[in-house]
Amino acid sequence: MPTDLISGNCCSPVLEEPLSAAGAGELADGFKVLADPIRLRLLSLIATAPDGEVCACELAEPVGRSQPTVSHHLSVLVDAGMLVREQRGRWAWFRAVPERIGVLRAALEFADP
Amino acid sequence: MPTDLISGNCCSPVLEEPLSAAGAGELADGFKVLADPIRLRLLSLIATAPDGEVCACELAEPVGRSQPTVSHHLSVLVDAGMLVREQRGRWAWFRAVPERIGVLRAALEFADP
DNA sequence: CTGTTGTATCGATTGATGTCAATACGTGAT
DNA sequence: ATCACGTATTGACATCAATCGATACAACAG
Repeated sequence: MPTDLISGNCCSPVLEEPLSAAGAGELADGFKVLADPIRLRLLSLIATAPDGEVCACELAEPVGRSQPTVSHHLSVLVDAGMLVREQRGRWAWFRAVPERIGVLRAALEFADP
Repeated sequence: MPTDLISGNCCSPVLEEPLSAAGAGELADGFKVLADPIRLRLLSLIATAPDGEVCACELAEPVGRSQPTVSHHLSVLVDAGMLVREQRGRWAWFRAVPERIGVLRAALEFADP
């Protein structure tokens, strides 16, 4: 079920007005996905890939985790809308979804950079 | 102990180059702090306050948590450098630190908004 | 000093989460 | 059909985090 957060019309920047309980919950769910070093590295590996996509078979080794663990993290990222999975034959390919991560980044607008 | 992340020279944007294990760990720690709805609401309440600061005594009621729980979350935010605490008499006042949150926002640069 | 009040800490409990070995599932090759 | 291989799922375990009641601490008032 697509949430307001995924659709992008859920939350104004955290610091424009006090967050509602619901908005805070959805934002927190989003940040929770980014709150794991392995997931951040997977996201980074995929987003920086030359072709913008990476086969799952190339991801376990660089992050130093077992295949089931990597598969689990990839599923979390896909469920959160931050990756899309495409099955090709017996290989699974993943691409990043910048718009989705952008929602979280936008929620932090008020900080300098 | 100030980390590279707090000092601001730890991590390039997540998607400029693959994250190192250390960089991913520090970034994840930062997002972990934001991955709780109560903390997001506290941050929001403080950052949107007219004077830019709020007394702890005004924070428990709006978020619907006990005083010890709110105190705990405020400590987490302070330890992460996202809030500063100032003791005035018996009251504790808090201000947001946008530069600190900006580091996390910058790590997500590559997304649209 | 004594009592009151705002805040922090302690201890315990409960629920969530990361991890891997084992196993099941799907696809392609022989 | 059979086998090999990439991936997903299951089950179990260990660790962590949020929460609250009770309590300790600190600052002011009397």
